[in-house]
Amino acid sequence: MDTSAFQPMQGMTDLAAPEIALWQRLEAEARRTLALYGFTEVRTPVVEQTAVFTRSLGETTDVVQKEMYTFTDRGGRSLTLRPEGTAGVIRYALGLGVESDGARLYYIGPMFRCERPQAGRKRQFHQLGVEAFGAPNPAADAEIIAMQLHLLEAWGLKGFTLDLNTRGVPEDRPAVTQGLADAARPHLGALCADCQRRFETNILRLLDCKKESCRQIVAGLPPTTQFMSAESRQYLDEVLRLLQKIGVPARVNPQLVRGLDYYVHTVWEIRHGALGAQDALSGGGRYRVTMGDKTFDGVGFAIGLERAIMAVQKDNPTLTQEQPRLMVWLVSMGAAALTANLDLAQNLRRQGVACGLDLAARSMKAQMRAANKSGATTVLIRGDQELEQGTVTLKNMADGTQQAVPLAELTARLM
RNA sequence: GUGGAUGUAGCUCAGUUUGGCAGAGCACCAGGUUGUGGCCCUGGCCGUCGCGGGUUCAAAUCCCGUCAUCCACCCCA
Repeated sequence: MDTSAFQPMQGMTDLAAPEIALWQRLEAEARRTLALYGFTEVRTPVVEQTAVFTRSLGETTDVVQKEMYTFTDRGGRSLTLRPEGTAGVIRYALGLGVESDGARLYYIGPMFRCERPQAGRKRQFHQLGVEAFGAPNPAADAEIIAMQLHLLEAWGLKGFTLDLNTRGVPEDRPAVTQGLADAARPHLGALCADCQRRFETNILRLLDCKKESCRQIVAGLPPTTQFMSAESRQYLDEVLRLLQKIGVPARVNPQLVRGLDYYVHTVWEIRHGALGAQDALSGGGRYRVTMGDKTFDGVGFAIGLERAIMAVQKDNPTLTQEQPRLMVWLVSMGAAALTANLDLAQNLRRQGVACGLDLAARSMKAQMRAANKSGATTVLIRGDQELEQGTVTLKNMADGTQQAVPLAELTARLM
């Protein structure tokens, strides 16, 4: 077999049975939970004009600079496979006009980032995301965070932690950058090579360096909130107060940084211990994006579904178990019986009885083996004898007992 | 984009050190039962040893390249 000729592109995989059942269960549970909060689904295109992403995420972000699948179509337009979901939803909301204010939308679907794959990271991966549009209001942030925890708990997840921080308002950024630079400059020589680069290019990134030597230095730096306006600090305090009121255990992590430019005020991240080095199960925040002539304020989060699956497999084994299928297997001895069983199977299926049968006219032993493998609880046997008498032989696979049943009584016996 | 590990039957993997007939378990198929599954017994099928090139009398094994997977960095979900 030549496995190299036709296989998915690097970092992309086929999702099928048996794992697909877990995906479907997570999605169904998510739709149920999000509906409780008034969210409705939106399915936006997977491909957008490149500008939809470069404008909203920020030209200098890593996602835009080195991770996007961008190509030129036959009309000479620059298009991009979506690396995240928020930009497309905002592009959709732009068309809603004033109706977009207060809109609550969610999406589930594939995203694309051309990165080196590793544990919990694919080039085509899937996100469930929600967006709640409306003017900044700490109560909205708190409600969305509470909903997110509600959803994770509905999935049976336990081993996660919520870290919260604030980006402040855009006007705070020069002061934050300046303040952080002043505080870090005396330690510049002691930082790792990456951090020395970050000091120039994106100083916030010093805060979440993984190296122990850098973390010790970072721990001694003042929190970024110290350089923010009173308005920004009050917003964070109010979010924290509300979360406490509704029983959400949030802690501020001054080292939490989120990369995209559009974030304002509250940002948060949920980590899970089952995920390996890429331990962010979900990231969220409040954002402000200008598209066309409209500025959108919103708050939302995205959950990496591949990572959610990994976490559920660890935390919630019962959801992971294959659900038993109740099924009847039809065994046919001879061509006439096969024809009759094909017809009977269709009738049973129309009545909601899942059934299967061997179409290859194999030996009875082979058919019984197939029946056993299918997990059918009942086997229905027909040969010349049964056809003549207008009966079927029902065999109980659990205890091996069997008896003849008139065709007319079959449905009642199976239900 | 950088670094490490790996790629042999449908699946999980031995075999690679030291070049010498392509292997095991599971799965699958058939028989052991004229019309009866699981357990057991017997037999059978299954390979471009990821792909391409090189060295050699001889390559799964050594060398070069390439593709893919896993893990980590970077970054993110």
